[in-house]
Amino acid sequence: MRERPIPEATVGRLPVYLRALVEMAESTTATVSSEGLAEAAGVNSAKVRKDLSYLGTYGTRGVGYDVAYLIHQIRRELGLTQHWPVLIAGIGNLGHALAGYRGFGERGFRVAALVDADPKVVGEVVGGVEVRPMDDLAGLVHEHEIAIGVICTPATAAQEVADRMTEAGVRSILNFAPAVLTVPATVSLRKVDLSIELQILAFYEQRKAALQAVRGGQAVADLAEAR
Amino acid sequence: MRERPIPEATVGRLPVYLRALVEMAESTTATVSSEGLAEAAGVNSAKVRKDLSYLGTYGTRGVGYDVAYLIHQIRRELGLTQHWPVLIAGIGNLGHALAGYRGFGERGFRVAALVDADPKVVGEVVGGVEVRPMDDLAGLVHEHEIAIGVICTPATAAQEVADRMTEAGVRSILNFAPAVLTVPATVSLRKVDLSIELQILAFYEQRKAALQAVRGGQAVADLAEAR
DNA sequence: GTCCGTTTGTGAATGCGTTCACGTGCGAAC
DNA sequence: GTTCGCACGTGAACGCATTCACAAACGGAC
Repeated sequence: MRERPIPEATVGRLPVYLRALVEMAESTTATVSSEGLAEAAGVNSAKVRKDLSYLGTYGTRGVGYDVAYLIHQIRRELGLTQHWPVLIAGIGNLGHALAGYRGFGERGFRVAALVDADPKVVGEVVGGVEVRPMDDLAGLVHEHEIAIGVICTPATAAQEVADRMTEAGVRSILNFAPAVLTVPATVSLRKVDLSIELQILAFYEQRKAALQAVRGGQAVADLAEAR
Repeated sequence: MRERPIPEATVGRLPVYLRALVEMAESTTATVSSEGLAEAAGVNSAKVRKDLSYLGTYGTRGVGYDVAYLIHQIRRELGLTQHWPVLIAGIGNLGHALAGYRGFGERGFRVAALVDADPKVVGEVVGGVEVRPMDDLAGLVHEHEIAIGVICTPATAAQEVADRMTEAGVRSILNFAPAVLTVPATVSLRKVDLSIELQILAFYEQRKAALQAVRGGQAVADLAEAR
């Protein structure tokens, strides 16, 4: 059962489990059942058990999982036992926010370098790190042995920044710019688009409104059903 | 074929198509094939065709899709023909960034109200909107007829803010706080966790490193295969 | 009006992820 | 040492999403 590849969907939930487990460890919870973890993570217990079974056989039947041990195993699997230096490109509103985000440091990530194309921003110190010009990108990547880059530039600049990053040896990119990026197959790319999330909400919101309208029109029929 | 429910996965891609189409419309592209749109959106053409087929039969065989008309149809389906007032709770680093994010306005969302629990932040004006105390939340929701709320508070405050929002009548919530929220079934909830994305990248990054190590160890075997 | 190249729309096949349901094994109690 | 109840681990069933592959249909050329 070891050495199965871990499904993408599971990888996406491991950080959620980890967060819940760390909270449990901070209170005085030594052991947790799949049911308990499921509730804390907002999923169902079968999913928890199947997800964790990909990591190995870490539970004890009749008891549950040892919280501290499971934290360790998930950290190890996610590669959070080492510290990852991160470079952020584009220090606008969002870049500022990310550079100062405490959640990164708590989870093994360190904002090691900041770059921006705008001379007015260069030189500013954010979260204890000085913003450097875009041309320093490759040098910074080598100097700090950076494997992960974050793009917070405007959409128009995003592809060029991604190219610079991959050329400099960055192997994983997190893209916040609203643009489709092309990178070599060896580079991992994930994207977060803030406005897309809102648009998805708007879709379901509108649908709910439409449903209400239909229901309103059918009020008489509904009443006839006496419910 | 009309009135099929639109799959969730498709809803998630419609904003991407929309963005690509708007860019095309700004240049002088009147018509686009599924192949062309697929490239611009970073997916394959079969997916584009199937996705668009859920909206209706808007393409022309042998020609493709009319860009302007398709933009209109996707906007209509996503509910972007109307303007959505949005409330943001928690005006820290990230809240600031979102309040000033231009991408929202461009896509039919208007930051109508800001609230924060910290008296030091209350009164500040961000993006032309004054930050109000948390107790004004319900009043602001009614005043501006707000259906969509965004949570950027620390994790500890997130559930209480979500409760206030739902009580006030907010029907969709976008949660940036690293916490699992519970809301009534009638309320839509989506979440974005910035550090989770990085953790997923770290997982694949570590796996790549491990693979490299294995490959290195198997160098002789690989050479024997003469590839 | 007919033919031809192109591109859509969509059933069918495939693959992935979730859920179910139950055998298995462990700890605790006595 | 034996019994009992609990919770894990997992094969099987199910459902959703993606991909394939092709018939249908449109525009343009002549």
